[in-house]
Amino acid sequence: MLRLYDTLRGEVCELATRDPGRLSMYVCGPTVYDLPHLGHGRFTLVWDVARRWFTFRGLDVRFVSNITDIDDKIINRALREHVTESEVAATYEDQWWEAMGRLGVARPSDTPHATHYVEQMVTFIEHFLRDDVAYVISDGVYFDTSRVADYGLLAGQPLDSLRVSARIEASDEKRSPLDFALWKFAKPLEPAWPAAFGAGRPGWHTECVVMSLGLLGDGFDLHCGGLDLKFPHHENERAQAQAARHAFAQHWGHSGFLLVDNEKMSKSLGNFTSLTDLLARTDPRAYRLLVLRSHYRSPIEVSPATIADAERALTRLDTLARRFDLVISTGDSLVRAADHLFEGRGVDLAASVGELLDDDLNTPLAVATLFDAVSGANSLADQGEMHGARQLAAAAAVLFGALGLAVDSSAHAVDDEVTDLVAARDAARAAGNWSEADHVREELLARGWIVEDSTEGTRIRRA
RNA sequence: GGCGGCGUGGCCGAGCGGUUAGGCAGGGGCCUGCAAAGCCCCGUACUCCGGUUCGAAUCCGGACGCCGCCUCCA
Repeated sequence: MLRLYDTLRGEVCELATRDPGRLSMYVCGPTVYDLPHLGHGRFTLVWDVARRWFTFRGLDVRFVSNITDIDDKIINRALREHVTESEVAATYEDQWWEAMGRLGVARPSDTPHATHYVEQMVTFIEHFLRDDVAYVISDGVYFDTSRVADYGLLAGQPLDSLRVSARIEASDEKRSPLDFALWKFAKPLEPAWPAAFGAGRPGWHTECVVMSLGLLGDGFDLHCGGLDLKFPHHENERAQAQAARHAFAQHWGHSGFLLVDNEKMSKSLGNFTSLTDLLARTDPRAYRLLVLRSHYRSPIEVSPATIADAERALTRLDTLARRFDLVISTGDSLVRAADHLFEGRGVDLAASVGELLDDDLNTPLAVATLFDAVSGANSLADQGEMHGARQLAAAAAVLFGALGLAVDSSAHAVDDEVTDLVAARDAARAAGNWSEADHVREELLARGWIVEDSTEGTRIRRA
């Protein structure tokens, strides 16, 4: 049984599915107005891991994640750079997918774009106006939060305390400071869609509720995002669904924040802050491993030091892959348990790791268990028990692969010259000509290869 | 002010009443022609002060420190 923390209930509980064997999952995607940053990396990795694990366990997961391609920030950037809004959106959407690809985040099943759903949003808003759940003021159409009895449920705060603490604009025409824009009337030169209540563009909260319900239907299973979306974004989505009398997400998942080492990691200080930048200078698997080593609801420290730490840990997995000729690639391909055969010690490993991951995605303990298995496999192999060692190593690779972490011994192409040098060194060693062997080793090192001798043959790896 | 979270060995980061987390870094050893890799062993941590308990990093109370949300930020 899959269990996952539900923000609404405030506890870990069964992740029930509306349709047997099928999971419908919605993750709030990016507003494409700038390069993706490290925080985007964390939440996409977390929910990618979740999706992969659910799939591994045999669920048919429909994973919907939107692209918000119309928004104030996009408009501002377009104005500033004298280009169109759609050009800004297209540019940064490309950057988004580029980064996701490098991170190994599998493509969603559906990637709805807000601008393609405006008509449905307009209809949605018309219903609200008709039911007097929404009202029109000078700059747009607003949702009347007082019309939803349990508003504040996700936030975990009573409506009163929210109302008292919310900042109130002096000239605000809103009935309550908590009321939010469903629709913003277009100012001159701004992009606009027609609507009976006035041309304009949709508000962010309306986009996600319309697209998630539109694609996944009423009462879909799981709605996810970063913790900062809990309130007000998710609260507002929920409020609209309630007001529209649609059953909404049955389970809410929120991933924790990123600690940015206080002020250290900022653009102004020249440290990487964009995901694009990080991925350009490190092994993309390092960020995934870093994310996997902490719990998805805990805050994590992402810094050059912790990334470098993860990169070094990765070499341990790559060494295992070389030793046992393991090849588990990932990318868009999702691994299913049914497609792999676990044997002997591998069966036990898969069972314990599975139990951990089924319980609110305990990736840190699962990873610790897998690293134990790595030691175990090496240890067995050192003792000559290659059969058991292989079972363990192969299972570990499959399970890492299930989490989207590629363990691949064929990561580097070797050219003929290098192959010849390795052969020459082997010959020199066989002849006891150590100085010649060492000389060739130096030559290989100069070309970026480290030589490792073993009873199972000579191997080389990238320095 | 309201709500919530956190303080663990050199670093990252699990644990959530009693047993080795794990990784990285460091030290010692084995293996190796020498290396590399691997294996074995080691540091013996839990912000502080009380309390509950046979027993607490884990539960309760308090103090101090840090952080998040309450603003269309993942």
